[in-house]
Amino acid sequence: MATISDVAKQTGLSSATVSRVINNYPHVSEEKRRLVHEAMQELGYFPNTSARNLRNRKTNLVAVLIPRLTNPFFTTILDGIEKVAEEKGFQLLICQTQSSKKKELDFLTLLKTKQVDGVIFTSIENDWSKIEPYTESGPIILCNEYHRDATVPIVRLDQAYGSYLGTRHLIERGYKKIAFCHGSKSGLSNDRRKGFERAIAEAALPLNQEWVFHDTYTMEDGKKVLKKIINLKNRPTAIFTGGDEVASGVLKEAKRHGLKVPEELAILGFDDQPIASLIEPELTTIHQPGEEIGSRTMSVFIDCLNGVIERTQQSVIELPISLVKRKTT
Amino acid sequence: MATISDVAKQTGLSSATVSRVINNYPHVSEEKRRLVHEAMQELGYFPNTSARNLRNRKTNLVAVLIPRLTNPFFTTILDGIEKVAEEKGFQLLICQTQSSKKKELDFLTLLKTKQVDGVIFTSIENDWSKIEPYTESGPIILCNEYHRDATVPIVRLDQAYGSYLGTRHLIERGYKKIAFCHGSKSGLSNDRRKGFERAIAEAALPLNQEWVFHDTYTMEDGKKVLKKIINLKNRPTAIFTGGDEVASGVLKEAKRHGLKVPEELAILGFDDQPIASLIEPELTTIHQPGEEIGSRTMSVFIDCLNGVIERTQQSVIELPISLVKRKTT
DNA sequence: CCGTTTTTTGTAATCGATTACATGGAATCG
DNA sequence: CGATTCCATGTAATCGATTACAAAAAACGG
Repeated sequence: MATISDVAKQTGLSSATVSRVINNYPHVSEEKRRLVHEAMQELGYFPNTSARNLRNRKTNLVAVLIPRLTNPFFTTILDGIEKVAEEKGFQLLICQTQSSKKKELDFLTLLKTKQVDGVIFTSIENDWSKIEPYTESGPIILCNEYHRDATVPIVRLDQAYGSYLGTRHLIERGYKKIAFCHGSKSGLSNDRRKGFERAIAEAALPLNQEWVFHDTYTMEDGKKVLKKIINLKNRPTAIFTGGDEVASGVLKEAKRHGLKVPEELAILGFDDQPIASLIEPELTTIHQPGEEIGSRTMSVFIDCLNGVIERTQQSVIELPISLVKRKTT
Repeated sequence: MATISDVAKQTGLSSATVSRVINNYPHVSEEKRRLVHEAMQELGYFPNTSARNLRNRKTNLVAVLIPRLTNPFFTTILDGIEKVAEEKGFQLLICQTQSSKKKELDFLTLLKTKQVDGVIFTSIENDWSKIEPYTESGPIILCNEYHRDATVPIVRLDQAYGSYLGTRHLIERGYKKIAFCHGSKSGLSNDRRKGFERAIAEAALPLNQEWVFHDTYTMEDGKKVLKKIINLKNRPTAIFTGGDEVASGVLKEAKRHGLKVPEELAILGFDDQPIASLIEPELTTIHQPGEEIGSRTMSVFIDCLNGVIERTQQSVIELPISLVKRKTT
């Protein structure tokens, strides 16, 4: 492989001048500029990225932590991040955490070793106290996540408001016995529960603990939930699932049991994934602007790098969330 | 940031010895080893990746070219690639090509600039002659793609056999008027057409050009196809779509028009994506082992790096493809 | 035309690691 | 005990760029 000094030799110039040409610096005569370009062409020269990175102390690489690549909601976010990244000359490093605390921390050493300029979390597993020490090594942004004590920029949706909106909708439709599914008891899922509870409380409706289901994430979990519901003496008439996948599991199993949706059971999703409009009846759900939250996050990231935004103190950007009325409510 | 010479200074040793400790070389006394580890801890030292990459002439980075991150089939492949990569200590760089020839070529300069050790194509847009010059700079692997003249390892599925299998199935079920959708007229899509035509020819069935649809990729395209079918005097009784998304579009629109599936129109997908078992009736489709093809590809990639496999001549690994019978045929 | 400023180019240090080669000391062997 | 081998460590070159500083050449001003 040709190096910069090969080009220098070929042209009879110094590598400094060649470097100036490569980086489009002023104060290089047109003649030499042309000469250098010719030589580069001829030798098939490309600047070595590692050498540049070393010297420039940056890599134009961003680590994106994502729980699972096969989760459509996260790939939508990723897509949003990627579009801005590519536009601004950044590359993305995929870091699939599989929701493991250990992997999440492991990926953070990418920051310490200067392999990446910064990190974007699209979900977060560890306590903030574990993450915080890494903030000194480069920008960290939370995307679609919220931690009360986080000392970094946050781009998020008002989850609580989203579920409040959804629950209100159910109430307005006349449903009074409303079940609720949620994932973990922290973060997003917790916010959703709060919004749900607020709407329920405002309407002075009963909140039966039999109607609350934990650790629901997948379609399979949704099916299980419905099976439990079937066996209750006092069945709910509507269910707010934590996500579209769970919702579709509930729906599928409901149909299998001959339960009419929404007449006998209304179902409300969360996310507005493509499947929401594919299944039948089409799913009423809370729309999360996945791509937009991704692209905003990447913009914030770049602002941090450029010092436009303070990177070690909390700031929150909140994007609107909305209800998409379809056929299951 | 602490560097290796800070650690050397702190311990009173040379940076050579520190490097030996970092890289677990023999011939370092236990005492110094401990000393170095302590100093590293104390100084919060992490080796600088760019410096290492420069010196070692490798990055442990692989560029993965993928048309769209939001296409579930490709993210499944990506997931397979990622799992092996992480196991073997490689990181993945996301390169979303948006099916653009230009972007595809742009990403290849990552190889020239030594930013990545190699490239995996999960789809390919340019002619092989455009790609070939890059093979000298590092391993390139084709994943789920095939180019007759490609001079690199290929991991693929026998698409022609898959569609042959599917078409045979339709024929065995008694369908005689079979429509066919395909994307572009090159590559994968072309192979699928060949298998389809072979099965049709073997059964001596008619191949009506009115029943062949081009450039179908999305759900929307599927809907359009069905609208066209509706308006035909001589309607097909079955349709082999190029993919599950197209199939689900066809299905959805068929139901909207009151067409009974599969009684009045049988539908066969391709891919076996999660949606295939979500929609109703559940979709009969050709199963492509996405994750496996990804993981095999990454293994082949590593074999190339280690010189176990010749990287500049064609070799083909073919994975099995199978029919999943569900309810639409 | 001479002094000053600006443009063009080069020299050499630097980024932070790895490693070939050299060296001194300890262990081994006949 | 002297020759040989092995172990532990250091010195300095190297990977391939960028850039501070210096110097030569050109342009400018009066």
